[in-house]
Amino acid sequence: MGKILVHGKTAGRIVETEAYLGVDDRAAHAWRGITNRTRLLFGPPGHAYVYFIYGMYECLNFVAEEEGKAGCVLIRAIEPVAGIGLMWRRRPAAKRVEDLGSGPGKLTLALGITRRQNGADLTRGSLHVRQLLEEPDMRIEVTPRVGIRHCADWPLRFLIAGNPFVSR
DNA sequence: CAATAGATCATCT
DNA sequence: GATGATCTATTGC
Repeated sequence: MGKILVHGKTAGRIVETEAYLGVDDRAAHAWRGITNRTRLLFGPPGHAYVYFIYGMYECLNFVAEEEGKAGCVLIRAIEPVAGIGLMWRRRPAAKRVEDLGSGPGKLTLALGITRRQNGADLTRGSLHVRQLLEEPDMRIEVTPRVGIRHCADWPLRFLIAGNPFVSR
């Protein structure tokens, strides 16, 4: 949370995330164990897991657990920081700056992230995360996750309190 | 404002 | 063959 997600000429501050656990979390893709799609989730941390959903959208996750153990973080919203003109072109439906990246499907569009980035190493390369030298103060709010059926009450959604760029 | 339908396909049963 | 970690446009109040 609060870190800068960079892809090419565009960048945004991560303001909302959700945690997906491993085989004990029925809402997680890794729940059923290793399949072609979920293999990455059981691999080393610090890599991107990008999946296609609802026949239309792609969602970006960071693999977050040590190798052999599944667990990841879904990036749910970003606050645009750089390359905002390009983001507008990639998100013609957006009416306000707040709409550019305020949802998991929106931010991948705004940042130009697709399944091509699946498996990308987030510590180097055109898709990576940066730490600000001085992080502004923020309070992190915790709520249940959005849009799932199983484990719907687990408090695993995190957002920066009061930030206008979180999803609706 | 809230509720809802439709778009559309990879993945797993 | 059904489902889904979503978004948008449209409807109705």
